[in-house]
Amino acid sequence: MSDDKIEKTPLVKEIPPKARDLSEWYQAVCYKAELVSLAPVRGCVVLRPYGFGLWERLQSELDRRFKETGHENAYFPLLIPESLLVREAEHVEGFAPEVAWVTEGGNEKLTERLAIRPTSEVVIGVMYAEWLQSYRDLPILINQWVNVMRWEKRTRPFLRTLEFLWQEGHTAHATEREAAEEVQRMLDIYRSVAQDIVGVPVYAGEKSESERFPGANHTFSIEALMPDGRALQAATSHELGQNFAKAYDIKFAAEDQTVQYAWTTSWGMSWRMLGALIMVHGDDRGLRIPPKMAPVEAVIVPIVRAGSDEVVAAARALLATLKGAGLRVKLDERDLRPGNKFSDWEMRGVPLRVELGAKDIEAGVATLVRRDKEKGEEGGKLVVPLAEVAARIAALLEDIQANLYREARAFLESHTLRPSDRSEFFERCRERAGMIDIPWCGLESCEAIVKAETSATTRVTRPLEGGESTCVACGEPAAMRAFFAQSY
RNA sequence: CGGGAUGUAGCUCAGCUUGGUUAGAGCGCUCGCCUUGGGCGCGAGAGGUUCGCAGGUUCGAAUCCUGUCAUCCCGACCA
Repeated sequence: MSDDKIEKTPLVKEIPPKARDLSEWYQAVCYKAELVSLAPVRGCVVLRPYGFGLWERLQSELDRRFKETGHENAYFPLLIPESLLVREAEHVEGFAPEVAWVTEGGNEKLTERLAIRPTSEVVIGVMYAEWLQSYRDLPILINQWVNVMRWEKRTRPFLRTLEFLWQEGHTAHATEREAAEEVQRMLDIYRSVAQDIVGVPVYAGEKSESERFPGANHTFSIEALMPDGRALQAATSHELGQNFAKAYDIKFAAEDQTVQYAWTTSWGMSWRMLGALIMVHGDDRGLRIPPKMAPVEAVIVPIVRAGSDEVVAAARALLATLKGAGLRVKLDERDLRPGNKFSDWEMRGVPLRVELGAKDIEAGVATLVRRDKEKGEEGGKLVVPLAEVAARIAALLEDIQANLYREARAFLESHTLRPSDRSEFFERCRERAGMIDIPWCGLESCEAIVKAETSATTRVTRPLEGGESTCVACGEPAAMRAFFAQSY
């Protein structure tokens, strides 16, 4: 059959072209690849096994790094008494519109409302106050893997749902400097997991005042760029100063015999990161999962002929070999035609397909097909001696990981623009051209004007590079560089 | 929360304007045959407690009216 015919066949009929409507494509992929299902509750999703597999990959990569940097996991309650929540004024005010409340228990009205945690600074802070006595108790380095709830107006799978999964780290330190270092350390971990594991290139930096976490002195984040030119905040890390310490009485006896308030931090990454993975890497055939994130790194599809068990036997033997080599492999023995299986696993984004048929066995080979390459693309399909399959797969997975990142990086870079005059800047912001990088004054009023006229806001800021003198948006003296973009 | 749209089989949808016998199609699913190197090989079959839910109009409602819930798009909001 000709390549021409293959081109014209709809590859995955359930999924519309990505470029036509990203939102429609995104939802189709989320549902058809069985990552999530809509739940019978408004704005909530069920994370299905395959989606949970992605989450587990992310979890294990992050968790390992948290442990390596001295953090321990713990668990704090879901409910927060209102009287505790209101103690940090800025914090409550910031979260008020998104908090869900429990007002009844059993058949009785509660005397005090209980907030379902939108984040846990409060409960954790209260406990830290109880546990912390001496500078010898510091630092406190705790993380928890939990669900949180925020009553959002508009929801989308992974990107924004009422209930979502995340991890939140909460630490307390003796000095501002240590707390600041912690915040940067965790931001670095987020950046490296996003880029090296999830394959999503990001810009890291500090949030502007208006984008800051309620109750924080400094908020840092990593920001990724989606194919439609909107930015996605993928993780945050906050310096909370002594704000929460003062509100919740987190203090200790210092070495110099004075009583001091601790310096606290918090940092989090949610399953939203998976939304970025889906949008950044996916194509018209569905998901493309970077190998390090893939619940299944390679799938073996046996090409079975009638009355021949030897192909099945060989496939099973290969499965055992590959598993033995430490690979996450699956053998697809479903009673479907091979083409069907091909498209199915492609839609699910499995990085490598191993085809094994009678001809291969006779020749002592297996056929490997990469998900990151187009059909017919150079290097997309390889015939490899059976004895070398495990080694070749390992190498190919690395190459696929690098290739997906390279593609995403090229997109980010080609969509990072540096307009030099005001009208061009506004135009680029309006048309969602990408990350619009300018010298910026840092003034809230300037940001508000840009937002009102273009819906773009600052994503992250960083120090000036030298040489810039004025803000491209308003002409005031430049104080920093900032990426502007419309965001999710 | 404002503006717009949509809810009929597991999925995608037709039927609704001009109410009226047993509510349809394709895909999927099940069973058999075929035997599988890129998706629609052949045949048979099941599946809607009756059209999101609740009221109303009517002799009669998937179809008209009201309300409600949910989803999608645009906007506002969004640690």
